[in-house]
Amino acid sequence: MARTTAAEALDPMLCFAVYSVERQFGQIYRELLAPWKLSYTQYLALIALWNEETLTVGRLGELLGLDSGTLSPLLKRLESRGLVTRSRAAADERVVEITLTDAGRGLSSELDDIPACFGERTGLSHDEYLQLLTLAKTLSERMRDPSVQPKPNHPQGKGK
Amino acid sequence: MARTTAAEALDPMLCFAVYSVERQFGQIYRELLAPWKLSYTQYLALIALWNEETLTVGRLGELLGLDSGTLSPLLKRLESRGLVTRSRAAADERVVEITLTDAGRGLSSELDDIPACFGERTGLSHDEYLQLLTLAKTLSERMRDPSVQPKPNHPQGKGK
DNA sequence: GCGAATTAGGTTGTGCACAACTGAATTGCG
DNA sequence: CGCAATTCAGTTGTGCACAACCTAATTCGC
Repeated sequence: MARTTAAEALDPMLCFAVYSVERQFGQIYRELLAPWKLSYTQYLALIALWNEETLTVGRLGELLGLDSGTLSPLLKRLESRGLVTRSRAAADERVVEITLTDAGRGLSSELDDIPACFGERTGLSHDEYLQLLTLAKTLSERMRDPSVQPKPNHPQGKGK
Repeated sequence: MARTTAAEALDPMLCFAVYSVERQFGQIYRELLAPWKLSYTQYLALIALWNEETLTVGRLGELLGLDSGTLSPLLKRLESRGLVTRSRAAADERVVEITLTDAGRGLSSELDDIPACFGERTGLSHDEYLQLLTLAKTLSERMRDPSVQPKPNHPQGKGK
């Protein structure tokens, strides 16, 4: 292989490109959401709740693809700020139901032009937007599908 | 706006799609790199070093888009595992030079089919790969460009 | 009904990402 | 030269992501 620079080595890597874009998206959301002191993940949880009003921790985890280790502390923070309430379901005490408070519901209208601000910041054309969204969703679903097998991934120490 | 479910609300969001894909990419790398106990970010740092041999902390941060708050502890962990050395530059004592050890260099050949394994796991066609890479890079560069202005982003509390 | 297996959520520990700050070294301006 | 501004890396503190583990509640087989 011809000698390359570090920049050239990273350049063709799809995962690095996606990783970089994701962090930049995160940065934009951080700035847009700063006035409300919300993280991007907290914002996602609120979006889910604005559309369902009440969700269990498990259901929210399914929607966002996050586990209880991430959601439990996040939801406690939202609760401590009075945006949601958490309570064990009467029918099944293992289940915790997350419900919006009036304050949490109220944020919906305050934040409803965040997506437009975000779109402006990315400068994507409608075509680019659709293309990227389609690819990302296709990929996301394909990877979630267990038909592509994990494969044994132990070290092989093969030479070049 | 018509009533939607939480799933419908999240579905059209580009940022959520990208965020989900990035986390799934991370998951794949976590599994692929587990035998070597390397994180994805550590792997990226090593890729950069395999192509440059020696880099300063600042230069590495530029390449990966990371700051010293992320890199300092990461590089210390790599150092403690004997994969790199860190030393103040004689010419400018503020600068820390990161250099591969033989062990760090040796990982290059061991890990050189990680990209192929990754490609297999994503199941992307060559066209999809190129399309996504192109879009991600375009977007990444466009967002890095300060010509798209930050805009004042204080709360506006506008109604729906 | 009772005990094993399962399920839901929480806890702990590690590492990344980033803001804000610190301190030392260097540069530049007078 | 001498000191202010800048630069580089490191530190601290917060929050997310995830693995591994824990406990309580429920379900299922018998």
